[in-house]
Amino acid sequence: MTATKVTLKDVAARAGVSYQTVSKVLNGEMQVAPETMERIQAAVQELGYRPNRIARNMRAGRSFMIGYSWTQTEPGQVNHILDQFLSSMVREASAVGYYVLPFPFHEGKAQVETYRDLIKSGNVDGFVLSSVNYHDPRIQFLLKQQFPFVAFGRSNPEWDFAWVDIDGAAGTRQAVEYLIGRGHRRIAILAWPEDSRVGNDRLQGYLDAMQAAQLATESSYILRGEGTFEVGRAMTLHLLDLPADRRPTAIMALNDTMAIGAMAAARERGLTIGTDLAIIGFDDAPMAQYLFPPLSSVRQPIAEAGRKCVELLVALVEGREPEQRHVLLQPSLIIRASS
Amino acid sequence: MTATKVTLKDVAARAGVSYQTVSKVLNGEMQVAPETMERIQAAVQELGYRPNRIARNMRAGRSFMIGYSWTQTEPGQVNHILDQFLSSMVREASAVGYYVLPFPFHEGKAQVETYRDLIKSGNVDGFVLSSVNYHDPRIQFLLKQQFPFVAFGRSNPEWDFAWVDIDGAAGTRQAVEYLIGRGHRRIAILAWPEDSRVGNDRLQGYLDAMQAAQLATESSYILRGEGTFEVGRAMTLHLLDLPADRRPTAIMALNDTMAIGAMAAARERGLTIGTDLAIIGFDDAPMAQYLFPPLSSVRQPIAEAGRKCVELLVALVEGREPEQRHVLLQPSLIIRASS
DNA sequence: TCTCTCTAGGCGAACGTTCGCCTTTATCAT
DNA sequence: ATGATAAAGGCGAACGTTCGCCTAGAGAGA
Repeated sequence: MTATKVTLKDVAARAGVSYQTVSKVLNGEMQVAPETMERIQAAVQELGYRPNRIARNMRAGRSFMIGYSWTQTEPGQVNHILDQFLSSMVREASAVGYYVLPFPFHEGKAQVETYRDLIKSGNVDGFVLSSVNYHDPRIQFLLKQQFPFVAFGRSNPEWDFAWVDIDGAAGTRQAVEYLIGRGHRRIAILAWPEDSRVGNDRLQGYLDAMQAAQLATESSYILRGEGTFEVGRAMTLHLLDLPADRRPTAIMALNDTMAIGAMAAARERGLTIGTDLAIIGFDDAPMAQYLFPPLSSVRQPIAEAGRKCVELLVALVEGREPEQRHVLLQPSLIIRASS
Repeated sequence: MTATKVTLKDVAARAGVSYQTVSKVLNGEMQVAPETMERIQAAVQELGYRPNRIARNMRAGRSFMIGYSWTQTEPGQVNHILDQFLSSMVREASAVGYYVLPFPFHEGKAQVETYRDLIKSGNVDGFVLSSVNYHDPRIQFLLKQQFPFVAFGRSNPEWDFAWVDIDGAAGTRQAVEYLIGRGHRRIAILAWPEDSRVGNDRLQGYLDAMQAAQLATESSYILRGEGTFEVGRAMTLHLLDLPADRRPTAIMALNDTMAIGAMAAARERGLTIGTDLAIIGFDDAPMAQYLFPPLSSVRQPIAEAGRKCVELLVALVEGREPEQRHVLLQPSLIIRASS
């Protein structure tokens, strides 16, 4: 109830013991007489004592903080991931006595410097990395520093580090298998540039599904480009301009934004989406269900990924051997009217 | 370069001075001989010294942390705000030597307890509040505790506290004025329940614009309900079932999700959106531009709001009198094909 | 009765800073 | 020559914990 800071000494004075004793009792590291226990607990209650976290961290020599940074999306793009991912990390961290520390994202060389500063200043005990790609300089740096981290996403296969990822290949495979099951044979895919690890992963699922069904994977059905609305639209227009017997009847897009571009293109060509042309996206953005027609999409277990990242990282930080250093989560296909 | 922690003492030993001197020199609180200065700087460089933030905070008696918590949206809803708001807070905070500490959101009584714990444990120096409404218990609590905070959003007018808000009334007014300018006379509004401070604010802009144009504000044109797709759709179906001479020609929705519901309803009734029925949303969700047709909407300066919140809060925390305790930011109308 | 053990709790130290005050030496005006 | 002043830097203390070790007294076994 008091406005000023309540410390162990205040509690001790009121309970008539030394402050170190209060500390030990509260941390369950000491046996005391029942009446002493009661006096201490009463004092804690009456004064509203809470241990000072800074002093505790100071003594412990670490911060109980998990550093996290994310690339802010350009205006017009969505980051529907952040809410779920961050919320679940914060909850999980809090449950095991940690906090998540968001720090500003810097491009280029400054990025690794930011990580170095956070380490050297003792600001964080570990990192969770997002937007991981091949040759990620942060991973190289943290591996060299032997500083605990967990990546949300895989990188170079030859690097050994803990990661959590979503099985993008399985997601696409599932979607393409569904299309094949619906009778589609000419299935195109709107993919990403070759330097995208996530894009290649998702693309692989397409290739696998096509091959398993003994369908040729024509290169003219595999289009690569940036994952934007405009690119998705342009690619689809291109596909729809193919001769009628070669025009795809279904399009798989590696994200919803491209899928929406594809929908726009189909509409421009007067096609009925879902009937004349099936479209499936990836990410299951919240808006997907409200589009016209509602967009089929692959949904990722983002919250689960956040939880796992923290679980793994805390194990690493505390020197425990985690049961598994690699967690691959399965996405699920959400079928709506667009396919 | 060393893996172990580098402290002031290490730097001091290498530079041949006392560690307190190093501290003062680095903080610019002391004049030393140029050569001493050089030795110190060289030692700092070579050892890669960074001041330990925990120890510094310990000494300062505060955490240089800003507490922030947000209500996680239900699955299917979007929080396109979070990315921008949090990013801009983190950047601004970092620029003035603070960090943002996200903590788990709890409903009910536990919510205020969470805030109390964070204060008593010295975890934060101040709070930024989101999702503020009338009678917000957090505001009551923090006012009573006299603990620094800034609310993103207004609450009861009789309470005196620092806030940053977006002028929702101005946003709606602008949109409705636009509709009136386009010749619309029968303009309906999809509003929120009366206990929503934000909803009432935005609604007021509609009433103002209608009144200024000497248009009657029929109660049958003012519909209130939860801001979901389904509610927006149902309300619009209801409006479209009015007799032809009373059917609205334009609909203003207090958020984009309802506006999208309205678009769905219009489509169901075979109306061409933008021509037969004008629709304007609020929030300018990232997807709005990709809808068919692209949705007109009111865009809020979220990043600016985040910056201002931190700026104000830091002033309060450091006992400076901020220039203005209330910041009202102007949204802007984005016209697209739906209106 | 003596020693041994157990219980209940005290005490000093340390984590890495910053802050206030003190000391030493050189400089300068008188 | 002398006292005052400024420059350069040292030193002890404190922030609030936790940790390891110590001690006083009580009870028990020989």
